[in-house]
Amino acid sequence: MDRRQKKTKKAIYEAFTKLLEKKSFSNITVQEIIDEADIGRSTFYSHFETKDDLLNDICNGIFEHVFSENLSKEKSHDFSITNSNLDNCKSDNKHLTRQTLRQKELVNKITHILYHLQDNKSYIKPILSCESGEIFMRYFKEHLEKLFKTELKKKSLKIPESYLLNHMVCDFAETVRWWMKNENYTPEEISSFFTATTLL
Amino acid sequence: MDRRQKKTKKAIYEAFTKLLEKKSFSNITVQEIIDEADIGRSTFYSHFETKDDLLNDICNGIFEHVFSENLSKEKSHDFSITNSNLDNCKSDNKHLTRQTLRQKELVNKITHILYHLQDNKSYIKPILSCESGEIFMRYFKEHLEKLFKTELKKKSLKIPESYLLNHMVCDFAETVRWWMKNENYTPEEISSFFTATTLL
DNA sequence: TTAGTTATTGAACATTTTGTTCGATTATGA
DNA sequence: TCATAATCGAACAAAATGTTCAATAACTAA
Repeated sequence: MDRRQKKTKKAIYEAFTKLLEKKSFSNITVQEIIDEADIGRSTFYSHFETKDDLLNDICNGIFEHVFSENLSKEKSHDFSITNSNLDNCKSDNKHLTRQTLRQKELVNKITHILYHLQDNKSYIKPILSCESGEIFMRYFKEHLEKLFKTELKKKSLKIPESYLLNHMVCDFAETVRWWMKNENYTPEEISSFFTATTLL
Repeated sequence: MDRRQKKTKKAIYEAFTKLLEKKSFSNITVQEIIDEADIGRSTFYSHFETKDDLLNDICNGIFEHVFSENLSKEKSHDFSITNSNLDNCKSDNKHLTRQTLRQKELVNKITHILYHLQDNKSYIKPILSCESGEIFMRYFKEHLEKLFKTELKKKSLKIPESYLLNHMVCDFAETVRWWMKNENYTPEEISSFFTATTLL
């Protein structure tokens, strides 16, 4: 990608999130983004059709990163440690062991996602603070549905599967939203809050 | 209130929710609402300052109704039946009994709220379908916080109270959102889904 | 370095939306 | 019936949107 394009996009992203810290999404005008980013009017429109388009682009970018599959090679956390804990599991019941393994795997995935979200906090926090949060959450939940729907088999039959899936997805999404507002917790802590109230 | 004012407000509300069924909140213009409601331009602006103001007014109206305290005298449901079930509780432990009573009371409150939400479904459903849902959910959660924060004392100390409150509030709010999308369930059923996954 | 390609710029423009004003008209309710 | 209050709608200024285009600047590959 052309260096100029990258510069421009970055300027727009940063102008946009900076404005989101001051005012809500619907009250921000394209002109304000242009002024804050210090770019030409037609330049903005050559990159994005509308303000909504810009928001969608940012969300896509974030989730492409957050849900990326190359887990291990990350600077921010090392899963080899967490994974090695798996070896310490003792259980006489093969079935239970398999469940525990699956659980652990899921918790690992969740923690991994939390690390990635932490990396993007400066973008995510302002987006979540107003109506734009709705769009962000929609994207987020779409990804989470894929993640959780496999985990759903063993649950109670008295409750519709669709309800349970929505329950897990929204719980995790809202956990993250809470986290972004309330600082001071590590991904592992957040992960433990979530599993304690929802998963097990 | 003047009959003309009531008529105008109703026309605006209905025009607005009708438009919300076709397009998202941010894409609806004041002019469209005016045209759909078939009123004069200045009439709209004599009632509401902005489109956002209108949405807030609708939300306020809904929640004033939904969280109203005169529980029993409702046509749509009768709590005397549900309450009488309370008498059948048998328990040797006084403490447990008190907890169960409180639980039952809360479940009753929740079911009551669900009935009221059902009454307003025609307004709520379109609002929840797009960005305007964010504003609706914000109002909803504010009310729910008051309701749930008293219920929080007995919970685990390893998890922040703020997290647990947010957890309960969001769970219920998202349960309602799911309900509005997925039809065909009674308030009692929804209430049981919620208590099964979150409350107990 | 050069030559060809591509991105940025900003002014100019048409269009749409917003929000206000005000005098004329109509409905209300006491 | 009559004073009061709400509605109407045209006309207006201001702001935002989205497009066009020719000049300029930055990039890439040879």
